[in-house]
Amino acid sequence: MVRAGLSTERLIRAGAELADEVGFDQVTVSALARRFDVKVASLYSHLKNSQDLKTRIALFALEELADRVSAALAGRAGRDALAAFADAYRDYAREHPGRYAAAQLRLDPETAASSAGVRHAQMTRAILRGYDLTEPDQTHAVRMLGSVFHGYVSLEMGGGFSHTAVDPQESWSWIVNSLDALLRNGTAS
Amino acid sequence: MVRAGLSTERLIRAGAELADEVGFDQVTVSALARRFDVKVASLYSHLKNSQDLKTRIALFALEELADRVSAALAGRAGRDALAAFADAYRDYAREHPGRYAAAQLRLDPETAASSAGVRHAQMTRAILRGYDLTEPDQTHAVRMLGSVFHGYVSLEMGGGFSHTAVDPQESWSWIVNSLDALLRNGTAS
DNA sequence: GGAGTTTGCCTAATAGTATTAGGTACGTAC
DNA sequence: GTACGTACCTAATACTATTAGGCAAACTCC
Repeated sequence: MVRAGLSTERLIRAGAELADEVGFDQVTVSALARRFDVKVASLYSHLKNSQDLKTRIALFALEELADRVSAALAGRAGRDALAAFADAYRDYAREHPGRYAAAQLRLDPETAASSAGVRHAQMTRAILRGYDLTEPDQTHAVRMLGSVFHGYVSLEMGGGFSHTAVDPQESWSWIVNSLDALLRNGTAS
Repeated sequence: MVRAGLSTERLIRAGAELADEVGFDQVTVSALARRFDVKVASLYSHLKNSQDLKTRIALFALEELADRVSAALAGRAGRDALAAFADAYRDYAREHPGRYAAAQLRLDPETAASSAGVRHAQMTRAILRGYDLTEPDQTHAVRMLGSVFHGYVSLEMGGGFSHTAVDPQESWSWIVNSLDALLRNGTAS
């Protein structure tokens, strides 16, 4: 009997691919075992349990997304950086819907604190350095940007924009431009 | 044997309550049967299947939320209407996290078209009548507002704002004010 | 290159959830 | 008071999650 060559690493990668194909909530230990043509119990040497699998896929997706955003931001500032951040974020979700959904998984505080989620927050703050904001406005702005980007991508992926004929790409650009204008023109509080 | 008095109506209401208590994804036919102290199979006279249960809870939540928002909007316009809409939305999610999660369930197009989701879109457009926007900017703005509100609530509920000491309520007000200013000052495209 | 050890994957067993088919008895209506 | 409809049940099947324990392939060390 030839061994399948399982490893936590390979399982997580395959789990991420599976998520993109069938949706993150359809990622199950059983489905993963089928994909490697091994018995379900065999995965438990590499994974603690189903929750562990999902958490690891989430952490993987967070890292991958942070890497992409980081690369997109390199050498940019101001409106350019904002647009690059936004596009990197949205493009990732469109290319990898399952991984994006995984990245939204609620993590327990310690796990979250040591995850790439921290890098996301740092990069958002880095972008805002191109605008003239002091605390607490900067935190408000971080939250607003996160909300818009996540909300838009989430609604778009959920089919929420398919009832209107307006091109989602145009709305996206309009929104990014609006946010840039808003941040440049000073705050509202 | 005393009958439990099940009905689709009661099951959906109980399902919504259950969702708020344990999370929407923990709402299962089994858990609901336990709650009524009947056998699982008994629910299948009132529900097609598990998917049907979830869809009906989602539709219920959409209606309830639309009713709340509608009541909050009555007699208001401009910034007032925007803030009322935003608060009604966020308050509902905080009071009823499970129902709010249910309301995000992806519905198939026909179901969505006959759901209260349509009222949500109409109410958002109604608010924007207080600002001076023409198409396609109005659609862009509808999408932006939906994104910010949904994104913020979703991130806040997911614990995404608990790493910073800034009060989420302050950020929320700041964001609503910013959006009002943005919409009033004309568009960016 | 063989002996001993590690460990990767297996079988088997238990428990929870979803779903369908068919039965029983309660409530109601005449 | 009998007869009907239906509300809820038992029973059976299937899939997922998880743990315990076994066998043999692969590594290691001389």
